[in-house]
Amino acid sequence: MSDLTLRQLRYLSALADTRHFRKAAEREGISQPSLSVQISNLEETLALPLVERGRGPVTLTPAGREVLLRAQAILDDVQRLMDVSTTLKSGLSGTLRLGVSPTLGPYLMPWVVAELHGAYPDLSLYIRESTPTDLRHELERGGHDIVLTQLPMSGADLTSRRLFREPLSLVAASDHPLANRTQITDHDLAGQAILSLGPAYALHDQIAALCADTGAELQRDYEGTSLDALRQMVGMGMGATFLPALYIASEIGKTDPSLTICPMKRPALHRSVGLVWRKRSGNLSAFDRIADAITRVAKDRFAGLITIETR
Amino acid sequence: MSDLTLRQLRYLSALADTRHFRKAAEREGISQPSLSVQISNLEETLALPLVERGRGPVTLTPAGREVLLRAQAILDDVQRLMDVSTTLKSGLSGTLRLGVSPTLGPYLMPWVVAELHGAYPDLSLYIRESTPTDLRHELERGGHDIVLTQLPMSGADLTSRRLFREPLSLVAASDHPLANRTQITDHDLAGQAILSLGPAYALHDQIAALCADTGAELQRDYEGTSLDALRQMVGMGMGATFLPALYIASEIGKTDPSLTICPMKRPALHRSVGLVWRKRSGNLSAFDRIADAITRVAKDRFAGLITIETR
DNA sequence: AAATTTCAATAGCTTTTTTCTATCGACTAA
DNA sequence: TTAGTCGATAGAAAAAAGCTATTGAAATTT
Repeated sequence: MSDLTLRQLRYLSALADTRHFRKAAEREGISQPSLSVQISNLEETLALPLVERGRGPVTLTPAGREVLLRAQAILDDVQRLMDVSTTLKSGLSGTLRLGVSPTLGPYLMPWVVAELHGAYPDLSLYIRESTPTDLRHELERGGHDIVLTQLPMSGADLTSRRLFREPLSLVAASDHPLANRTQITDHDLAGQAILSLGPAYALHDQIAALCADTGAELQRDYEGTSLDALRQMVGMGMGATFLPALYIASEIGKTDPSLTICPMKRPALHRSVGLVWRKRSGNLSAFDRIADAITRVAKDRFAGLITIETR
Repeated sequence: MSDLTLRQLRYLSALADTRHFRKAAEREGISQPSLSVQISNLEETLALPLVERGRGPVTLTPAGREVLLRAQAILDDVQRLMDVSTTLKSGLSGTLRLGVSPTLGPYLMPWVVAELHGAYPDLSLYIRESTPTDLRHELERGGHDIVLTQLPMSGADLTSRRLFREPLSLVAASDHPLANRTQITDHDLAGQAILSLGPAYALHDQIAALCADTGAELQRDYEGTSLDALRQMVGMGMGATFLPALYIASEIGKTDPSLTICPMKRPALHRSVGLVWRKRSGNLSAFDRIADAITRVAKDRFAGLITIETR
């Protein structure tokens, strides 16, 4: 005894509509015997008589009606599945699992979510924050579709697109020795205590490199777990740090009296922010459009703060 | 490009569960290439990439997840359809379309519905009243599954089962000449005006036959459209009539002063009540159980009034 | 009553679909 | 480099679905 097939359900539905084997077969574009066979296969599979044969219009048994009802619901769902695939082709519907670094998410995502929601109402976002290291693991494992983070993000089979460059500014407590200088040189940094996020963050590597470069002392014993924690530590005089422009704009602003943003002489320090996804994941155009949306937001909201990458 | 099949959806589901082509194939009891082919057929049908191939566990694309979600819903529905077929085999679930004569329905069905509902909670009833003539047409057309009416109901391909015999009593207005007789003979009926339902009712034929037999005059110009109408006409002195016991018990009782139930000398007049269905309709055991339920009700509620048919 | 028509089932054969085995090519791990 | 894993591909075999032709049963017409 064979399995139940959609074909059988389709034929049953046609038969119920036409109440006539030959007409149903015609409507389905097959011969009458083929339809007869499929209907009796279905009856055999369910071990139930579904139609009363005989002269006059075919009649469904009570069981047949019940089966028909469910069959039509199933066929409708299948039709909807096929319909929705058209929408899915655009790649901007369904659920997109987006991972984002905590150094970006809170300051950028609110705008991005609004933008994407407006532009692609069928797209629902599932957003999770993790450290860049975890983001990379999750991305490779398939737990995220796409990741927004500081670049570079290394990894086999990963592709990235740079979106913008964001200045990093030296921030110190207002009573910090560096806070009063009109311009800070590399030499000024030598020996200074510099705070940083943990090594799971790309920002850490960048700051560490700079410290090695200038002779500043990276405080390995107090690694922040968030930019906010870092700001608190700086405020308490534990050292200076480098904070990204979006964070400063969002959480410190120009008027925080306890913290000072120190002007640097060296060519401005930047970090690159971009989207990363698996090479194989396919929906390139979709991801490009996500990237465009984020770029749009960045341009509209933070035009003066950051440098948009051109493609 | 082929159609979408349940098989493809099943395989997709297995693949999503195992995240591995070979294991999914094993779980489905087929070879790995067969599964590969079916998955790519599905992708081709939907014109969508659904899975990311590559080393490490297979990952669904966002579109793939959306498709999977719907696929699983569909597969669940199919499974439920197969499950329900087990219940449907008993014949006492789903919807049973029951036609009933207006001379029986209001006085019997309330109890029957309660009984059936209690005994077969999965069975829902769709009950419609029509004249026996219409009932027969609808039954033959397939509009009803089963009909409860006065017998006989003729018709090719119809089978019936007698349930009980119900006495018919002569009813007249209390000021009617016949009302005071201690016992009515056939001779007393000669020339009396007798009212009846329309010829669409089996009761009509029976009363008409009795009139021809005894010389009573059937009033063809005032045919009632319901037993209640008939009772009103009798109450207004337009003539006498024969009413079935269940109706009398339900609507007249022993204490209605304006109407008199006249004792007849001739062997008690009865009508037969039973169930009728199409020979081909199959679910014999189901209909037998319906019949049993009605008999049970009749026995419990109207034991003294009627005569239960033994099988 | 016999002949004709209608309708679905059946039989036998053909086409299409599904599956299998075997193998390939890409990649990983030793 | 070698062996092993994984999914895709090729070609043949098996299964399913379809077709034509015919049968059998019932209904209608002659």
